[in-house]
Amino acid sequence: MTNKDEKIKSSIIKAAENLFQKYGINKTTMEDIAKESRKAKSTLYYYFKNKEEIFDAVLIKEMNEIFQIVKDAVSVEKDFEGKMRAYVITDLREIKKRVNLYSIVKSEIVYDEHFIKKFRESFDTRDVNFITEIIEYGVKNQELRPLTDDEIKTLSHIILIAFRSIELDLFIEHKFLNDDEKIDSLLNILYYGIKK
Amino acid sequence: MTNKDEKIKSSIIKAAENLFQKYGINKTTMEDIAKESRKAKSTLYYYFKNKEEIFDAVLIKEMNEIFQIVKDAVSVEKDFEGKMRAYVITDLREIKKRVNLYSIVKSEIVYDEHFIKKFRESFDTRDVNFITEIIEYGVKNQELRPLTDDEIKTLSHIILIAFRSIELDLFIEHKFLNDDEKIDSLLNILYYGIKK
DNA sequence: TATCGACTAAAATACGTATTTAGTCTATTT
DNA sequence: AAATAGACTAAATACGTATTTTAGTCGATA
Repeated sequence: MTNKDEKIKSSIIKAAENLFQKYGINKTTMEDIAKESRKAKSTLYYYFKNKEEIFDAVLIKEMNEIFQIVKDAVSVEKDFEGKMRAYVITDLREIKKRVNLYSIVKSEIVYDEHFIKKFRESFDTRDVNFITEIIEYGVKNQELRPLTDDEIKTLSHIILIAFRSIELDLFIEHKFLNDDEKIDSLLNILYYGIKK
Repeated sequence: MTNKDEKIKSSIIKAAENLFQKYGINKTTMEDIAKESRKAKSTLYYYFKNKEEIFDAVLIKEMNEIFQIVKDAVSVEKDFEGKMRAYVITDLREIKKRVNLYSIVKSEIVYDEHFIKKFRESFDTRDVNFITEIIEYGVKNQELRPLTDDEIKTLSHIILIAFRSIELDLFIEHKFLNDDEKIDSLLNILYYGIKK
């Protein structure tokens, strides 16, 4: 039964989540995950191809949770400015939370080429599309001056890049742009730049 | 004589520069640098504290050269828009050149925490200040709407972050925003956002 | 089909040794 | 004294091998 399958899968993910938060990826063995989820180690391979796939599942789960929370916060707002502010503030807040929860994992992956590339590839497209939607909403709503599809595409990329790098700063060290005042300033510049 | 000192120092730097470009940091030994600059290995330590200081000197030299070229290109332009465009395009072009020259060094350091941190710290302040100058010029010149010191500071940070991340994309893989059209688009958004 | 225990192969770790290389110290030259 | 070099030391790297750990497989079984 696929439903039961999914339940066990997510119980394994939950177990791994706990262990990764406590001990990081490297010090968490498949044996550990097996014990925590009360299965034999070999059983884990019935549900997941390998350890990396389990980690990916944990990461995807967290990212999906963030995305859902951000989406909800954005949908509540009724204008472009509100939506954009909700997007940025909610996303940063949720990322911050996870960075604290996964501090060991963070130190294992921030400077790991493989993970960084995978991380970027998996989520960039989805996030760019989401930002595109917000901008298109603003244009349709006559809040923003008319923009060509190409302009919107470029703009979405730029906004994503800008926020990704703010997140990176947040990852590497708590440098600047972590307070709401500065986010407001950033949004202000953006808004009056593309306003009708 | 300090003048002669500087000459020998820069001849050592020049030698190291060549070797780093050919073989990278790790495969270039102090012995190699000594031979190339026709000194005994121990003599190098009369001029530099250690190998890292030699590498730093090479990096600083390259960065200063870029900064000078960018500064010159910017000073030629007579308005904010031109200065800003000159800044971005020249900086990216010069960085690209160096990335090709130092491709081995690049692969040794892109994912090295220590170097990345040092790199950021050394040059961020200077570059932020330079961007600040350009913005202040635009305000004084009545091209930009009046901005508070705090707004200018934040704005400079944001612009630097945005361009640093574009450079990073350029480092990691040639993704997007490497053609002039997109840079124009970015500058356009920025400009009409802070225009008077 | 879902689970497990036993198994294997591969990877990580440990360790002793040899070699290379960074960095120091002292003597000597200019 | 300022600058250089050669001899020296200590630290890092490389290497071979033995040992252990851990990821991942397989066949049995309920």
